[in-house]
Amino acid sequence: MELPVVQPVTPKERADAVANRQRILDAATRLFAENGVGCTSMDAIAAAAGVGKGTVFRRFGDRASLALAVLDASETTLQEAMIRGPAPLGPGAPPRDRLLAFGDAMLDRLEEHHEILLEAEISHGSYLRSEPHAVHRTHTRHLLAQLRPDADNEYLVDVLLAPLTARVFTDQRHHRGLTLKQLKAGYADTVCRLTRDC
Amino acid sequence: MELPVVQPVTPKERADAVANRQRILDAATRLFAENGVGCTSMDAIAAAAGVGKGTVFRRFGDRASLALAVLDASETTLQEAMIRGPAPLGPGAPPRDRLLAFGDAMLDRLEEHHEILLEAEISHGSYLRSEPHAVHRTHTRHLLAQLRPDADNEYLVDVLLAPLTARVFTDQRHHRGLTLKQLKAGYADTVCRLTRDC
DNA sequence: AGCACAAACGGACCGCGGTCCGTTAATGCC
DNA sequence: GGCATTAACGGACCGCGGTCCGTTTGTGCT
Repeated sequence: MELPVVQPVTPKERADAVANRQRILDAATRLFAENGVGCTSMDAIAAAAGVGKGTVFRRFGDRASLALAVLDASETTLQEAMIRGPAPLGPGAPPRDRLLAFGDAMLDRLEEHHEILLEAEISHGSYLRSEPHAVHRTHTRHLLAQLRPDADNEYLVDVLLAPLTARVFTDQRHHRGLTLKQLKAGYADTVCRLTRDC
Repeated sequence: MELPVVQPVTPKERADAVANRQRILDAATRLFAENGVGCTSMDAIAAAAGVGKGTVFRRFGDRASLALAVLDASETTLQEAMIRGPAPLGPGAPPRDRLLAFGDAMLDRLEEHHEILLEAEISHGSYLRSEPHAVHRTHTRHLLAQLRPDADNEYLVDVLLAPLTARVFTDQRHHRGLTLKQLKAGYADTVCRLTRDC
């Protein structure tokens, strides 16, 4: 009688593959910062990382995913703070305060990484279905559910997340010259208006 | 002494240029409908129109602008209705009703032309600075100014326009399966919540 | 160590959006 | 109609994102 076969959950990535992923990420981070995201081609990243172009695409799929991967550490930090960090961003504060803190954190993140985040949104397929965005969506829906437990908050989530996209942010902040402070105040006002009856 | 030179305001477009523009628009409209926007290359449009590729780009600049040009008649109709048409979309109705009617009209338009509108948003540079979007922005700001004459409504305009973009619409309607009715109800609810104190 | 296998590699290749520039032909003037 | 001017044309060309496939190399087994 055979023992049940335990599926190797992680087929274990080869050592050179791991090393190459890191070299690509480092190269991308550096070139994005040095020359601007828009002026950095995938070939340039591959060359700077010392790998073939095929390797870049095998590791990251496409340009948008590479951009997201570059920001992965930052994204993880944010999610960690949202889920387990100190109030008001983390648990413990009233839901509305947490929504406001979330908006603040997102806008700070956009202020710092708008170029790369915009690239991730623009480059390919709907950014709205990326894993990070899904987490933000779940988080926002969760907080709204506490404020309005009996309502259908699905559309409201969209309304609250749309102004936190890089597209909208870049237009407001860099084409129309609004300040970060104004955006935070505007977002806070919006949250309060939309949840006034709770 | 010389007479002041009067600049010929419209350098008058050559007849063949006018004809080619129309043939390109017709070809694009047909191919978009027949094969889908995403499967229609600029070369294909040029070939179908019987002109060189250079002509397509000289007339329309880039792919996004061509997409907008294809919808120009529809956009003009909408703007006409907003500015001079019957209430509640046109003048005469209370501002909130006009906002709701505007959302309805925009969502109907998205329902009909989402593919082409998405192309226009995605293809190049910020759609948020296109001429049609600027008109929608002015219109919304104008209506909000009637509801809240003493407030700074700039951010509110962004919040109200973001859910009416093709990006958001496509995600809601086609990836997440919401109905047009739900979107209209959600938008109406949002407008009412955001302008409740007026 | 030697081997067999699959994972990973890398660069030639493709199609597309967009540009450039030598050629063509519509227009306005005589 | 003939001519000069110049807008308009069109397709070769470019760079980029993304794919494909023949080759290399790390890995686990013996």
